[in-house]
Amino acid sequence: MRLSRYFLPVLKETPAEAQIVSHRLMLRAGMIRQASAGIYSWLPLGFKVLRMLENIVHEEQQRAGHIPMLMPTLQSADLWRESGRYDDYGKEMLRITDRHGRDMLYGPTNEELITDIFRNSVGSYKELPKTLYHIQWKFRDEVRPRFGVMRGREFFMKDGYNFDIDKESALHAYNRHLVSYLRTYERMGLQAIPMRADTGPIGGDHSHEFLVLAKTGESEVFYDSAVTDLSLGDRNVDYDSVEQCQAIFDEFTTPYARTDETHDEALFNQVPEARRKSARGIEVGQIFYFGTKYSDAMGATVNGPDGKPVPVHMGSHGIGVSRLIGALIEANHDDNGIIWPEAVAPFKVGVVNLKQGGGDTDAACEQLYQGLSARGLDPLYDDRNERAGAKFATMDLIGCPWRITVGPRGLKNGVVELTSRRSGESEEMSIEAAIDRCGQIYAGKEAIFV
RNA sequence: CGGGGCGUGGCGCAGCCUGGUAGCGCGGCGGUUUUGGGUACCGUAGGUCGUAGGUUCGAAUCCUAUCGCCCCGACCA
Repeated sequence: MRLSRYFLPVLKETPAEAQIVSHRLMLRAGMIRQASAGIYSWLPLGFKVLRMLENIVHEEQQRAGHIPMLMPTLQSADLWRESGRYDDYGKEMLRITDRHGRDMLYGPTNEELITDIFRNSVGSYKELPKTLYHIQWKFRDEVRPRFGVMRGREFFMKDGYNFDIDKESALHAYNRHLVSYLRTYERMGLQAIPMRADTGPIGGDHSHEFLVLAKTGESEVFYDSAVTDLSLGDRNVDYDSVEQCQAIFDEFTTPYARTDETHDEALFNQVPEARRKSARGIEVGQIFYFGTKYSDAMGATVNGPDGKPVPVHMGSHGIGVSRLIGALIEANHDDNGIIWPEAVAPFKVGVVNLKQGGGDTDAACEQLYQGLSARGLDPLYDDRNERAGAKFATMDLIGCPWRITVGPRGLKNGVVELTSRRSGESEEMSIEAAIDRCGQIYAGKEAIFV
Protein backbone atom coordinates (compact mmCIF):
# COMPACT_ATOMS: atom_id res chain seq x y z
CA MET A 1 0.00 0.00 0.00
CA ARG A 2 1.13 3.48 -0.82
CA LEU A 3 0.46 5.67 2.15
CA SER A 4 -0.68 8.51 -0.07
CA ARG A 5 -3.54 6.34 -1.27
CA TYR A 6 -4.40 4.77 2.06
CA PHE A 7 -6.74 6.03 4.74
CA LEU A 8 -4.65 6.46 7.84
CA PRO A 9 -5.86 9.34 9.97
CA VAL A 10 -3.19 9.45 12.66
CA LEU A 11 -3.45 11.86 15.55
CA LYS A 12 -0.61 13.80 17.05
CA GLU A 13 -2.46 14.47 20.21
CA THR A 14 -4.22 12.00 22.41
CA PRO A 15 -7.99 12.30 22.58
CA ALA A 16 -9.06 13.13 26.10
CA GLU A 17 -11.29 10.10 26.61
CA ALA A 18 -8.55 7.53 26.20
CA GLN A 19 -7.05 6.46 29.49
CA ILE A 20 -5.05 3.35 28.78
CA VAL A 21 -2.23 2.96 26.35
CA SER A 22 -3.88 0.56 23.93
CA HIS A 23 -6.91 2.78 23.58
CA ARG A 24 -4.75 5.85 23.06
CA LEU A 25 -2.58 4.16 20.49
CA MET A 26 -5.49 2.68 18.60
CA LEU A 27 -7.03 6.12 18.29
CA ARG A 28 -3.75 7.80 17.45
CA ALA A 29 -2.75 5.18 14.91
CA GLY A 30 -6.04 5.59 13.11
CA MET A 31 -7.27 2.07 13.88
CA ILE A 32 -10.62 2.87 15.45
CA ARG A 33 -13.01 5.72 16.01
CA GLN A 34 -15.65 5.74 18.66
CA ALA A 35 -19.21 5.67 17.36
CA SER A 36 -20.83 5.77 20.78
CA ALA A 37 -20.04 4.48 24.25
CA GLY A 38 -18.34 1.12 23.88
CA ILE A 39 -19.02 0.95 20.15
CA TYR A 40 -16.33 1.55 17.56
CA SER A 41 -15.85 1.87 13.87
CA TRP A 42 -12.87 -0.08 12.63
CA LEU A 43 -10.81 2.06 10.32
CA PRO A 44 -8.71 0.35 7.66
CA LEU A 45 -5.64 -0.25 9.80
CA GLY A 46 -7.62 -1.62 12.73
CA PHE A 47 -9.79 -3.68 10.46
CA LYS A 48 -6.71 -5.19 8.88
CA VAL A 49 -5.42 -6.38 12.24
CA LEU A 50 -8.84 -7.63 13.21
CA ARG A 51 -9.08 -9.73 10.08
CA MET A 52 -5.60 -11.07 10.69
CA LEU A 53 -6.50 -12.24 14.15
CA GLU A 54 -9.74 -13.66 12.82
CA ASN A 55 -7.77 -15.62 10.25
CA ILE A 56 -5.43 -17.06 12.83
CA VAL A 57 -8.34 -18.09 15.01
CA HIS A 58 -10.04 -19.74 12.04
CA GLU A 59 -6.93 -21.62 11.05
CA GLU A 60 -6.26 -22.89 14.53
CA GLN A 61 -9.85 -23.88 15.12
CA GLN A 62 -9.99 -25.83 11.94
CA ARG A 63 -6.65 -27.41 12.70
CA ALA A 64 -8.26 -28.71 15.87
CA GLY A 65 -11.12 -30.16 13.84
CA HIS A 66 -13.74 -27.57 14.71
CA ILE A 67 -16.27 -26.56 12.10
CA PRO A 68 -16.87 -22.93 11.11
CA MET A 69 -20.31 -21.51 10.54
CA LEU A 70 -22.08 -18.20 11.09
CA MET A 71 -25.05 -17.36 13.24
CA PRO A 72 -26.87 -14.03 13.18
CA THR A 73 -26.38 -11.16 15.58
CA LEU A 74 -30.13 -10.75 16.09
CA GLN A 75 -32.00 -13.56 17.74
CA SER A 76 -35.55 -14.28 18.73
CA ALA A 77 -36.35 -14.07 22.43
CA ASP A 78 -38.28 -17.35 22.25
CA LEU A 79 -35.22 -19.57 22.46
CA TRP A 80 -33.92 -17.61 25.39
CA ARG A 81 -37.21 -18.01 27.20
CA GLU A 82 -36.90 -21.72 26.64
CA SER A 83 -33.49 -21.87 28.30
CA GLY A 84 -34.63 -19.53 31.03
CA ARG A 85 -31.94 -17.00 30.28
CA TYR A 86 -34.23 -14.34 28.84
CA ASP A 87 -35.08 -13.30 32.36
CA ASP A 88 -31.76 -14.26 33.94
CA TYR A 89 -29.57 -12.21 31.68
CA GLY A 90 -30.79 -8.88 32.92
CA LYS A 91 -29.99 -5.50 31.52
CA GLU A 92 -26.80 -6.57 29.83
CA MET A 93 -28.92 -8.01 27.08
CA LEU A 94 -29.96 -5.52 24.45
CA ARG A 95 -33.61 -6.16 23.77
CA ILE A 96 -35.29 -5.04 20.60
CA THR A 97 -38.85 -5.16 19.40
CA ASP A 98 -39.51 -5.61 15.71
CA ARG A 99 -42.38 -4.08 13.73
CA HIS A 100 -44.66 -6.95 14.59
CA GLY A 101 -44.06 -6.50 18.26
CA ARG A 102 -41.90 -9.61 18.50
CA ASP A 103 -39.23 -9.64 21.15
CA MET A 104 -35.77 -9.86 19.66
CA LEU A 105 -32.33 -9.44 21.11
CA TYR A 106 -28.83 -8.68 19.96
CA GLY A 107 -27.00 -11.85 20.88
CA PRO A 108 -24.52 -11.68 23.74
CA THR A 109 -23.67 -15.33 23.07
CA ASN A 110 -25.13 -18.22 21.11
CA GLU A 111 -25.74 -21.27 23.27
CA GLU A 112 -29.48 -21.21 22.65
CA LEU A 113 -29.24 -20.74 18.93
CA ILE A 114 -26.65 -23.43 18.38
CA THR A 115 -28.49 -25.86 20.64
CA ASP A 116 -31.64 -25.26 18.66
CA ILE A 117 -29.84 -25.90 15.41
CA PHE A 118 -28.25 -29.00 16.82
CA ARG A 119 -31.39 -30.56 18.25
CA ASN A 120 -33.25 -30.06 15.00
CA SER A 121 -30.57 -31.68 12.92
CA VAL A 122 -28.80 -34.34 14.90
CA GLY A 123 -30.57 -37.40 16.22
CA SER A 124 -27.97 -40.11 16.66
CA TYR A 125 -24.94 -40.64 18.82
CA LYS A 126 -23.19 -41.74 15.65
CA GLU A 127 -22.93 -38.13 14.51
CA LEU A 128 -21.03 -37.13 17.62
CA PRO A 129 -18.73 -35.64 18.61
CA LYS A 130 -19.09 -32.28 16.88
CA THR A 131 -17.68 -28.87 17.61
CA LEU A 132 -19.17 -25.92 15.79
CA TYR A 133 -17.98 -22.36 16.08
CA HIS A 134 -18.38 -18.97 14.57
CA ILE A 135 -16.73 -15.58 14.80
CA GLN A 136 -19.38 -12.95 15.07
CA TRP A 137 -20.20 -9.61 16.64
CA LYS A 138 -21.70 -9.75 20.08
CA PHE A 139 -23.42 -7.13 22.12
CA ARG A 140 -23.45 -6.85 25.86
CA ASP A 141 -24.87 -3.68 27.26
CA GLU A 142 -22.11 -3.16 29.80
CA VAL A 143 -22.89 -0.84 32.65
CA ARG A 144 -19.62 0.87 32.11
CA PRO A 145 -17.82 0.36 28.85
CA ARG A 146 -14.23 1.58 28.95
CA PHE A 147 -10.68 1.08 27.76
CA GLY A 148 -11.59 1.20 24.08
CA VAL A 149 -12.02 -2.21 22.52
CA MET A 150 -10.99 -3.92 25.74
CA ARG A 151 -14.38 -3.48 27.26
CA GLY A 152 -16.69 -2.44 24.51
CA ARG A 153 -20.38 -3.14 24.33
CA GLU A 154 -20.11 -4.43 20.80
CA PHE A 155 -17.24 -6.84 20.36
CA PHE A 156 -16.01 -9.47 17.97
CA MET A 157 -15.76 -12.90 19.47
CA LYS A 158 -15.12 -16.43 18.46
CA ASP A 159 -17.50 -18.72 20.26
CA GLY A 160 -17.54 -22.46 19.85
CA TYR A 161 -19.77 -25.21 21.13
CA ASN A 162 -19.00 -28.87 21.47
CA PHE A 163 -21.58 -31.65 21.49
CA ASP A 164 -20.53 -34.97 22.96
CA ILE A 165 -22.20 -38.16 23.99
CA ASP A 166 -20.82 -38.20 27.51
CA LYS A 167 -18.76 -36.27 29.98
CA GLU A 168 -15.54 -38.07 29.14
CA SER A 169 -15.80 -37.14 25.51
CA ALA A 170 -16.80 -33.58 26.35
CA LEU A 171 -13.75 -33.23 28.57
CA HIS A 172 -11.56 -34.21 25.67
CA ALA A 173 -13.20 -31.42 23.73
CA TYR A 174 -12.38 -29.18 26.65
CA ASN A 175 -8.72 -30.16 26.62
CA ARG A 176 -8.58 -29.90 22.86
CA HIS A 177 -9.81 -26.34 23.10
CA LEU A 178 -7.23 -25.53 25.71
CA VAL A 179 -4.48 -26.75 23.43
CA SER A 180 -5.83 -24.96 20.37
CA TYR A 181 -6.18 -21.75 22.33
CA LEU A 182 -2.63 -21.94 23.60
CA ARG A 183 -1.49 -22.37 20.08
CA THR A 184 -3.65 -19.53 18.82
CA TYR A 185 -2.27 -17.02 21.30
CA GLU A 186 1.31 -18.14 20.84
CA ARG A 187 0.97 -17.70 17.14
CA MET A 188 -0.12 -14.12 17.69
CA GLY A 189 3.00 -13.50 19.71
CA LEU A 190 1.16 -13.46 23.01
CA GLN A 191 1.60 -15.46 26.13
CA ALA A 192 -1.82 -16.24 27.59
CA ILE A 193 -1.89 -18.26 30.77
CA PRO A 194 -4.77 -20.61 31.46
CA MET A 195 -6.09 -19.90 34.91
CA ARG A 196 -8.76 -21.70 36.82
CA ALA A 197 -11.96 -19.75 36.48
CA ASP A 198 -15.12 -19.41 38.40
CA THR A 199 -17.76 -21.75 37.05
CA GLY A 200 -20.64 -19.87 38.56
CA PRO A 201 -23.83 -21.69 39.45
CA ILE A 202 -22.97 -24.79 37.45
CA GLY A 203 -20.09 -25.74 39.69
CA GLY A 204 -17.31 -28.13 38.93
CA ASP A 205 -13.81 -27.18 38.03
CA HIS A 206 -14.03 -27.21 34.29
CA SER A 207 -13.50 -23.66 33.27
CA HIS A 208 -10.31 -21.84 32.51
CA GLU A 209 -9.70 -18.26 31.53
CA PHE A 210 -6.73 -17.25 29.45
CA LEU A 211 -4.95 -14.21 30.74
CA VAL A 212 -2.33 -12.02 29.17
CA LEU A 213 -0.15 -10.37 31.77
CA ALA A 214 -0.26 -6.60 31.49
CA LYS A 215 0.00 -3.75 33.93
CA THR A 216 -3.34 -2.40 32.85
CA GLY A 217 -5.17 -5.71 33.16
CA GLU A 218 -8.52 -5.68 34.86
CA SER A 219 -8.00 -8.88 36.83
CA GLU A 220 -5.60 -9.51 39.63
CA VAL A 221 -3.82 -12.80 39.07
CA PHE A 222 -1.66 -15.10 41.18
CA TYR A 223 0.61 -17.66 39.64
CA ASP A 224 3.58 -19.91 39.96
CA SER A 225 6.28 -18.42 37.74
CA ALA A 226 6.90 -21.92 36.40
CA VAL A 227 3.82 -21.43 34.25
CA THR A 228 5.31 -18.54 32.33
CA ASP A 229 8.23 -20.73 31.30
CA LEU A 230 5.92 -23.08 29.46
CA SER A 231 5.29 -22.86 25.78
CA LEU A 232 3.67 -25.06 23.24
CA GLY A 233 6.29 -24.23 20.65
CA ASP A 234 6.05 -26.04 17.39
CA ARG A 235 5.27 -29.46 18.75
CA ASN A 236 2.96 -31.42 16.55
CA VAL A 237 -0.22 -32.16 18.45
CA ASP A 238 -2.73 -34.76 17.40
CA TYR A 239 -5.96 -33.14 18.44
CA ASP A 240 -7.77 -36.46 18.28
CA SER A 241 -5.43 -37.97 20.81
CA VAL A 242 -7.02 -37.93 24.23
CA GLU A 243 -3.68 -38.67 25.83
CA GLN A 244 -1.78 -35.88 24.09
CA CYS A 245 -4.39 -33.25 24.83
CA GLN A 246 -4.68 -34.44 28.42
CA ALA A 247 -0.91 -34.29 28.83
CA ILE A 248 -0.76 -30.72 27.60
CA PHE A 249 -3.73 -29.80 29.76
CA ASP A 250 -1.91 -31.24 32.77
CA GLU A 251 1.33 -29.54 31.84
CA PHE A 252 -0.22 -26.10 31.60
CA THR A 253 -2.75 -26.29 34.40
CA THR A 254 -0.77 -28.02 37.13
CA PRO A 255 1.29 -24.96 38.18
CA TYR A 256 -0.76 -22.63 40.33
CA ALA A 257 -2.46 -19.94 38.27
CA ARG A 258 -5.66 -18.25 39.35
CA THR A 259 -7.46 -14.96 39.20
CA ASP A 260 -8.67 -13.21 42.31
CA GLU A 261 -12.04 -14.88 41.78
CA THR A 262 -10.72 -18.36 42.46
CA HIS A 263 -7.57 -17.48 44.34
CA ASP A 264 -6.79 -19.79 47.26
CA GLU A 265 -4.21 -18.32 49.58
CA ALA A 266 -3.44 -21.62 51.31
CA LEU A 267 -2.79 -23.41 48.03
CA PHE A 268 -0.81 -20.49 46.70
CA ASN A 269 1.43 -20.57 49.74
CA GLN A 270 2.51 -24.09 48.83
CA VAL A 271 4.28 -22.65 45.82
CA PRO A 272 7.95 -21.96 46.62
CA GLU A 273 8.14 -18.33 47.61
CA ALA A 274 10.58 -17.34 44.89
CA ARG A 275 8.09 -18.48 42.25
CA ARG A 276 5.01 -16.90 43.81
CA LYS A 277 3.94 -14.04 41.60
CA SER A 278 1.02 -11.69 41.53
CA ALA A 279 0.27 -9.40 38.65
CA ARG A 280 -2.53 -8.05 36.57
CA GLY A 281 -3.99 -9.73 33.55
CA ILE A 282 -6.30 -9.24 30.60
CA GLU A 283 -8.77 -12.00 29.96
CA VAL A 284 -8.67 -12.95 26.30
CA GLY A 285 -10.53 -16.22 26.30
CA GLN A 286 -12.40 -18.75 28.33
CA ILE A 287 -13.30 -22.40 28.00
CA PHE A 288 -16.16 -24.05 29.72
CA TYR A 289 -17.68 -27.47 30.19
CA PHE A 290 -21.26 -27.20 31.37
CA GLY A 291 -22.61 -30.70 30.95
CA THR A 292 -26.26 -30.91 30.03
CA LYS A 293 -27.41 -27.50 31.18
CA TYR A 294 -28.72 -26.39 27.81
CA SER A 295 -29.46 -29.79 26.38
CA ASP A 296 -31.70 -30.53 29.36
CA ALA A 297 -33.44 -27.18 29.19
CA MET A 298 -33.93 -27.32 25.46
CA GLY A 299 -34.36 -31.01 24.84
CA ALA A 300 -31.17 -31.51 22.86
CA THR A 301 -30.85 -35.28 22.89
CA VAL A 302 -29.48 -37.93 20.63
CA ASN A 303 -30.40 -41.58 20.56
CA GLY A 304 -27.75 -43.75 22.11
CA PRO A 305 -26.72 -47.22 20.99
CA ASP A 306 -29.66 -48.62 22.89
CA GLY A 307 -32.07 -46.37 21.02
CA LYS A 308 -32.88 -44.31 24.08
CA PRO A 309 -32.48 -40.52 24.01
CA VAL A 310 -29.68 -39.03 26.07
CA PRO A 311 -28.98 -35.33 26.56
CA VAL A 312 -25.75 -34.25 24.94
CA HIS A 313 -22.84 -32.96 26.95
CA MET A 314 -21.77 -29.53 25.90
CA GLY A 315 -19.15 -26.92 26.46
CA SER A 316 -18.62 -23.44 25.14
CA HIS A 317 -15.40 -21.69 24.41
CA GLY A 318 -14.67 -18.10 23.57
CA ILE A 319 -11.87 -15.92 22.31
CA GLY A 320 -12.32 -12.18 22.47
CA VAL A 321 -10.93 -11.31 19.08
CA SER A 322 -11.44 -7.55 19.21
CA ARG A 323 -10.22 -7.43 22.78
CA LEU A 324 -7.08 -9.28 21.73
CA ILE A 325 -6.01 -6.23 19.77
CA GLY A 326 -6.06 -4.21 22.95
CA ALA A 327 -4.17 -6.93 24.78
CA LEU A 328 -1.60 -7.18 22.01
CA ILE A 329 -0.92 -3.47 22.19
CA GLU A 330 -0.82 -3.42 25.98
CA ALA A 331 1.85 -6.11 25.76
CA ASN A 332 3.72 -4.66 22.78
CA HIS A 333 4.38 -0.92 22.73
CA ASP A 334 6.80 1.77 23.72
CA ASP A 335 6.66 5.54 24.02
CA ASN A 336 6.59 5.96 20.27
CA GLY A 337 3.74 3.64 19.55
CA ILE A 338 2.76 0.09 18.81
CA ILE A 339 5.24 -2.72 18.20
CA TRP A 340 3.31 -5.45 16.40
CA PRO A 341 4.46 -9.03 16.70
CA GLU A 342 5.31 -9.99 13.15
CA ALA A 343 2.44 -12.44 12.77
CA VAL A 344 -0.21 -9.81 13.36
CA ALA A 345 1.42 -6.70 11.93
CA PRO A 346 -1.01 -4.96 9.59
CA PHE A 347 1.88 -4.06 7.32
CA LYS A 348 4.92 -6.26 7.46
CA VAL A 349 7.49 -3.79 6.24
CA GLY A 350 7.48 -0.01 6.06
CA VAL A 351 9.36 1.77 3.31
CA VAL A 352 10.39 5.32 4.10
CA ASN A 353 11.49 7.59 1.31
CA LEU A 354 13.55 10.36 2.84
CA LYS A 355 13.57 12.45 -0.27
CA GLN A 356 10.25 12.23 -1.99
CA GLY A 357 10.57 13.56 -5.49
CA GLY A 358 14.26 12.75 -5.65
CA GLY A 359 14.72 10.60 -8.73
CA ASP A 360 17.09 8.06 -7.18
CA THR A 361 15.22 7.62 -3.93
CA ASP A 362 11.87 7.37 -5.68
CA ALA A 363 13.20 4.70 -8.01
CA ALA A 364 14.80 2.75 -5.18
CA CYS A 365 11.60 2.86 -3.13
CA GLU A 366 9.63 1.73 -6.13
CA GLN A 367 11.99 -1.21 -6.57
CA LEU A 368 11.61 -2.12 -2.91
CA TYR A 369 7.87 -1.76 -3.05
CA GLN A 370 7.58 -4.03 -6.06
CA GLY A 371 10.03 -6.56 -4.69
CA LEU A 372 8.40 -6.78 -1.27
CA SER A 373 4.93 -6.93 -2.77
CA ALA A 374 5.97 -9.71 -5.11
CA ARG A 375 6.95 -11.73 -2.06
CA GLY A 376 3.62 -11.13 -0.43
CA LEU A 377 5.17 -8.97 2.25
CA ASP A 378 2.48 -6.32 2.12
CA PRO A 379 4.72 -3.26 2.49
CA LEU A 380 3.53 0.18 3.42
CA TYR A 381 5.35 2.74 1.34
CA ASP A 382 5.32 6.21 2.84
CA ASP A 383 5.37 8.24 -0.35
CA ARG A 384 4.01 11.41 1.18
CA ASN A 385 5.88 14.63 0.80
CA GLU A 386 6.72 14.83 4.48
CA ARG A 387 9.82 15.40 6.51
CA ALA A 388 11.79 12.37 7.58
CA GLY A 389 10.75 12.87 11.18
CA ALA A 390 7.08 12.75 10.35
CA LYS A 391 7.52 9.56 8.35
CA PHE A 392 9.53 7.79 11.02
CA ALA A 393 7.06 8.86 13.66
CA THR A 394 4.16 7.48 11.65
CA MET A 395 5.87 4.14 11.06
CA ASP A 396 6.73 3.88 14.74
CA LEU A 397 3.23 4.81 15.79
CA ILE A 398 1.48 2.24 13.65
CA GLY A 399 4.03 -0.35 14.66
CA CYS A 400 5.56 -1.73 11.47
CA PRO A 401 7.96 -4.40 12.77
CA TRP A 402 10.52 -3.61 10.08
CA ARG A 403 11.34 -0.41 8.28
CA ILE A 404 13.47 0.17 5.26
CA THR A 405 14.83 3.68 5.06
CA VAL A 406 15.87 5.01 1.69
CA GLY A 407 17.86 8.22 1.53
CA PRO A 408 20.26 9.87 -0.90
CA ARG A 409 23.13 9.48 1.53
CA GLY A 410 22.84 5.68 1.64
CA LEU A 411 21.97 5.26 -2.00
CA LYS A 412 25.24 6.95 -2.92
CA ASN A 413 26.89 3.84 -1.43
CA GLY A 414 24.28 1.51 -2.86
CA VAL A 415 22.64 0.74 0.46
CA VAL A 416 19.37 1.17 2.26
CA GLU A 417 18.78 0.73 5.97
CA LEU A 418 16.74 -2.05 7.55
CA THR A 419 15.57 -1.21 11.07
CA SER A 420 13.83 -3.34 13.65
CA ARG A 421 11.00 -1.55 15.37
CA ARG A 422 11.44 -3.64 18.49
CA SER A 423 15.19 -3.40 19.01
CA GLY A 424 15.77 -0.18 17.13
CA GLU A 425 18.83 -1.72 15.55
CA SER A 426 19.65 -0.87 11.96
CA GLU A 427 21.69 -2.56 9.33
CA GLU A 428 22.75 -1.30 5.93
CA MET A 429 22.46 -3.51 2.89
CA SER A 430 21.62 -3.46 -0.77
CA ILE A 431 18.05 -3.23 -1.95
CA GLU A 432 18.02 -6.86 -3.05
CA ALA A 433 19.48 -7.99 0.26
CA ALA A 434 16.85 -6.02 2.16
CA ILE A 435 14.06 -7.68 0.22
CA ASP A 436 15.61 -11.10 0.78
CA ARG A 437 16.06 -10.47 4.46
CA CYS A 438 12.43 -9.47 4.90
CA GLY A 439 11.42 -12.57 3.02
CA GLN A 440 13.42 -14.68 5.46
CA ILE A 441 11.99 -12.91 8.48
CA TYR A 442 8.47 -13.70 7.41
CA ALA A 443 9.10 -17.12 5.97
CA GLY A 444 6.38 -19.52 7.01
CA LYS A 445 3.97 -16.78 7.97
CA GLU A 446 2.58 -16.13 4.51
CA ALA A 447 -0.68 -17.92 5.14
CA ILE A 448 -1.99 -15.27 7.42
CA PHE A 449 -1.48 -12.23 5.24
CA VAL A 450 -4.75 -10.52 4.49
C1' C B 1 -26.31 0.96 39.72
C1' G B 2 -23.84 4.54 43.53
C1' G B 3 -20.14 8.72 43.48
C1' G B 4 -17.48 12.56 40.57
C1' G B 5 -16.35 15.34 36.09
C1' C B 6 -16.79 17.25 31.15
C1' G B 7 -19.45 18.88 26.42
C1' U B 8 -16.41 25.63 22.77
C1' G B 9 -13.71 24.49 14.50
C1' G B 10 -10.80 17.59 12.88
C1' C B 11 -7.63 17.01 17.84
C1' G B 12 -5.89 19.28 22.56
C1' C B 13 -7.47 23.39 25.33
C1' A B 14 -8.52 28.86 27.16
C1' G B 15 -12.70 32.09 27.86
C1' C B 16 -17.62 31.10 32.07
C1' C B 17 -16.63 32.93 38.67
C1' U B 18 -17.11 39.20 37.71
C1' G B 19 -22.96 38.45 30.86
C1' G B 20 -21.30 42.89 25.95
C1' U B 21 -21.62 38.55 20.75
C1' A B 22 -15.21 33.64 20.51
C1' G B 23 -9.43 32.85 21.14
C1' C B 24 -4.70 29.77 21.31
C1' G B 25 -1.69 25.42 19.86
C1' C B 26 -1.74 21.28 16.61
C1' G B 27 -4.00 19.63 12.19
C1' G B 28 -6.26 21.20 7.09
C1' C B 29 -5.76 24.12 2.52
C1' G B 30 -2.38 27.48 -0.96
C1' G B 31 2.67 28.86 -1.36
C1' U B 32 8.11 29.01 -0.12
C1' U B 33 11.59 25.40 1.97
C1' U B 34 14.03 19.19 -0.88
C1' U B 35 14.57 18.35 3.97
C1' G B 36 18.05 11.89 7.89
C1' G B 37 13.46 11.85 13.90
C1' G B 38 6.49 15.07 14.16
C1' U B 39 11.06 21.55 10.13
C1' A B 40 10.54 26.83 9.48
C1' C B 41 8.23 31.03 7.28
C1' C B 42 4.06 33.57 4.65
C1' G B 43 -1.01 33.37 3.54
C1' U B 44 -5.91 31.14 4.22
C1' A B 45 -10.46 28.41 5.39
C1' G B 46 -13.20 26.40 9.29
C1' G B 47 -17.20 27.19 15.22
C1' U B 48 -25.83 28.68 15.43
C1' C B 49 -20.03 27.39 22.12
C1' G B 50 -24.27 19.41 22.92
C1' U B 51 -29.76 20.39 22.66
C1' A B 52 -34.28 22.84 24.38
C1' G B 53 -36.51 26.39 27.31
C1' G B 54 -35.95 30.58 30.68
C1' U B 55 -33.77 35.34 32.92
C1' U B 56 -31.79 39.85 30.46
C1' C B 57 -31.48 45.50 26.27
C1' G B 58 -27.80 41.60 25.47
C1' A B 59 -26.07 34.58 27.20
C1' A B 60 -20.42 30.32 25.55
C1' U B 61 -20.88 32.85 30.35
C1' C B 62 -26.61 32.99 34.92
C1' C B 63 -31.10 29.41 35.83
C1' U B 64 -33.98 24.86 34.52
C1' A B 65 -34.53 20.54 31.83
C1' U B 66 -32.61 17.08 28.57
C1' C B 67 -29.03 14.30 25.66
C1' G B 68 -24.11 12.62 25.15
C1' C B 69 -19.27 11.34 26.82
C1' C B 70 -15.43 10.30 30.49
C1' C B 71 -13.45 8.90 35.35
C1' C B 72 -13.70 6.03 40.40
C1' G B 73 -16.21 1.70 42.66
C1' A B 74 -19.54 -3.43 42.45
C1' C B 75 -20.34 -7.06 37.37
C1' C B 76 -18.23 -9.21 32.46
C1' A B 77 -14.92 -12.22 26.13
